[in-house]
Amino acid sequence: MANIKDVAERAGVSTATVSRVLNGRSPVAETRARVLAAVEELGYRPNVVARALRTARTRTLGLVVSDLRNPFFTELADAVEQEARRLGYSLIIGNAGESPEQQDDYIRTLLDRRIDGLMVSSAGTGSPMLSEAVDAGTPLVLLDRAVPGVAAPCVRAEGGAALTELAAHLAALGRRRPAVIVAPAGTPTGDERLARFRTALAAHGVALPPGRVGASPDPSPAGGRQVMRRLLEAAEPPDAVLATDNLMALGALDELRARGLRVPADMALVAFDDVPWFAHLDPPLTAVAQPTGALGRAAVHTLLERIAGRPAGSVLLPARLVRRRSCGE
Amino acid sequence: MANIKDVAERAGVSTATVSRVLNGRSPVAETRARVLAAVEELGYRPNVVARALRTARTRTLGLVVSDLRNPFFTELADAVEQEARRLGYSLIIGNAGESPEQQDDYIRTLLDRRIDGLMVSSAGTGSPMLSEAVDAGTPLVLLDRAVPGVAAPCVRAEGGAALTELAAHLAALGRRRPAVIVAPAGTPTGDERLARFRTALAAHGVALPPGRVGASPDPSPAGGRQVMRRLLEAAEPPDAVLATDNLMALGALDELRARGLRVPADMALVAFDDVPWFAHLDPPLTAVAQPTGALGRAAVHTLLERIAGRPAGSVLLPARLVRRRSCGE
DNA sequence: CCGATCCGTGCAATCGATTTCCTGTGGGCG
DNA sequence: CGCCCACAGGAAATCGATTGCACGGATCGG
Repeated sequence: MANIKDVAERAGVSTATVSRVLNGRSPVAETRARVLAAVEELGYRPNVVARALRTARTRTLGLVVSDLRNPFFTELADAVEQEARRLGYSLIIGNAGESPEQQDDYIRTLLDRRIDGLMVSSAGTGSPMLSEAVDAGTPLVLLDRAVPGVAAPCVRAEGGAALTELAAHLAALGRRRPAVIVAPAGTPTGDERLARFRTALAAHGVALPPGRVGASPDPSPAGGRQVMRRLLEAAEPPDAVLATDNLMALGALDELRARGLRVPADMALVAFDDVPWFAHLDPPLTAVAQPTGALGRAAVHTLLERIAGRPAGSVLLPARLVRRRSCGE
Repeated sequence: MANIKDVAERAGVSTATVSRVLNGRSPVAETRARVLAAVEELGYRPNVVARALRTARTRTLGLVVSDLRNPFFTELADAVEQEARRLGYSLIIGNAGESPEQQDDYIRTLLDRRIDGLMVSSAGTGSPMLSEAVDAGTPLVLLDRAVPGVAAPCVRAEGGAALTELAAHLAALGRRRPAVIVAPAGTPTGDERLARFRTALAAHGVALPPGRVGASPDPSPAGGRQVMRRLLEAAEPPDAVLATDNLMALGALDELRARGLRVPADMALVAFDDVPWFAHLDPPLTAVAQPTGALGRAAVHTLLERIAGRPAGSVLLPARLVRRRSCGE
C-alpha cells in the first residue's frame, strides 16, 4: 500500500508538502494539483495508525454497555455509532454483560487503544476503573446510568413527567393496587423510577406499599417472571404492574399468560423502555419511552465537548408515555 | 502517561530490554524482575498505537452488518465480539443500514484503520469495495450472506434439514397451502431458503405455486405485513406462512391479528431466525433457529486462519427447527 | 590457559505520518 | 535599485514501540 513518501516522490515534492496539502494548509493551486493527482493515481490513503501516533488523537470513541442484547442498549449503541460516524469518529462498542470485572477489563482495553473519549452505561455501582480513567485524563460521559462518586457528566432520561402521566392514566382507569418490578436494588436508575412513581401515585391517593414492590435478582425475563409470581401470590394481588426494564416486563407477561390472566382485563402492564416489538405484542404494551436516539446523540456531543477541553454538564431528557392497550381503554 | 523510555530509565536498562521482557523474550530472572517492578510502579501500559505502527498489526477486527437493530444481527455481533475478545482482538462494529453506499463507506473506514481482518454480512449484492478489500490483501470472511464474485470464505447456516423437517411438520398437521414471504429478490439467502423449502414440500406432495410466494420490498415488519395482506386477498389464501426473516414474520402476525385471524387455528406461522422474544409471543412462534453463536465463533476462527496466512474454506452449519405452538399441535 | 561459542543487552534503524525550524525566492516598498 | 518581509516548501525531529546487528562477558572445550 502506497505511503506518503511514494506520493511525495511521484509529485516531486517533500512529504511535508503532501501532508500540508492533505490537511488543507497549502493553498497553492499548482503544487496542490500535482499532489492530488499523485494521490489519485496511487490510490493513496493516509495511515491512520501513524497519524494517531504523531497527533496523539485516534478519532475513536469507546462505548461500554451492560447488555448489548437488550434492545434498549442496541438502539442506544446504534444511535451513538451513527452520530459518532457523522462527526468523523469511529466507535468501539464493548459489551460488559452486567459483570463489573468484564466492564473494567473492557475499559482497560479501550484506554490502551488510546481512544479519545469514553461513554459508559455502567453495570452495577461504580467500578475502580472508571475513576482511574477520569484521573488519567480520559474524557468520560456516563450514559443512562449515573454512578455515584465519579466526576463525569451524565446523559440520561428523566421519567418524572411520564410517570406522573402514567399515575393519572392508571387512576383514571380505576386501577387502585399498582405494583412495581424493579431491577436489582442499589441501581440508582431503578430506585429513582420507583420513587418518582410512588410520589405520582400519592397525588391520586393511591398507595404503593413495600409489599407490592418486588426486586428482581437480575434484569431478565426470568427475573421478571419470578417477581410477578410473588406479587400474584400475595394477599392483595395488584391490578397493575410497572416493570422498570423491558425484559422484566416480558417475563411478567409470561407469568400472567401461564396463569390464564388477561391483559388488560385482569392486569394492566406497563414497561419502562419502549422497544419496537412492544407494539407487536398482544395486546400492544403501554410503555414509558426513553428518547433513545436523542440520548445517544447528546452523549456524543457532550463527550466531544469534553474532548475539546470545554466543560460540559449533565443532560436530562424527558421520557414520554406511549399509551397502547395494555392498561385498558 | 508513562512510556517505555520511562520504564527503561527506572529499571536501569534499555528500551529494547523492556520490550523483550514484556514480550516474553528474556528469561533472565533478575533483569526481568527489575523491569516488571518499574512497570508496576509507573503503571505503565504499552502504547497500542505505536506497537501497531511498528508491527503492522492492529489486533483489531472489523464487522459490518446490514442492520444492527435486527435481533439476529445483534446476537451475531455479540457472539463475534466475545470470541474476538477471548482471542485478544478488539472489534469495530459497523452498521450498514441495508445501504450499499454506507456499507462501502464503512469498509473504507475500517481499511483505513488498518484492521487485521474483516467480516461482512453484506447488504444487497456485492459491492465494489469488497473486491477492492480482497485485492488489497485484507483477509475477508463473508458472514451469513454469500456474495457472488467475491473470493472469500463464507460462514453461514444451511437450512436444508430444518426446512425438510418443517415441511414434514406442516404436512403432518394437515397444512396443504403453504406460502412464503421472502426478502427482496436477488439475495441469495432468501432465494436459497425458498428453493429448499419448495423441494422439501414437494416430497410431501404439497405444491408451492408462485402465487403463494411474496417478495417484500424490504426486510421489515411493514414489508412483511404488506405481503401477508396480498397473500390473504388472493383467490386461494394460504393456511401456513413461512417468513424468511424475523422482522417480516412480526409484520405478518400484525396483519393476521388485525383481521381477527387466529394463530395457529386459522394460519400456521413460522419464521426464519429464532430470536429470544419469539418464545414470549402468544402463541410462541415456531422458528428455524440459526446457530448464531456458533456462526459468530466460526467466522472469527476462519478469519484468524486467513490472517495467519493459512487457507480456510467456507463453513456451513446446520439450522434446526424449534417447534413451538404457532403451527398447531 | 587460551580461543570459540553463546547469550544477554544496548545501539540505532524503522514504521508513516505531522510539525517545527529554516532556507530561498519573489514581490513590494522606500 | 536595494532591502526587507512574506511565504512556499524542504530537511529533520518526533510520536512510542519493535527488532536486526553488534558487542562484551561468561562458559566450556581443547
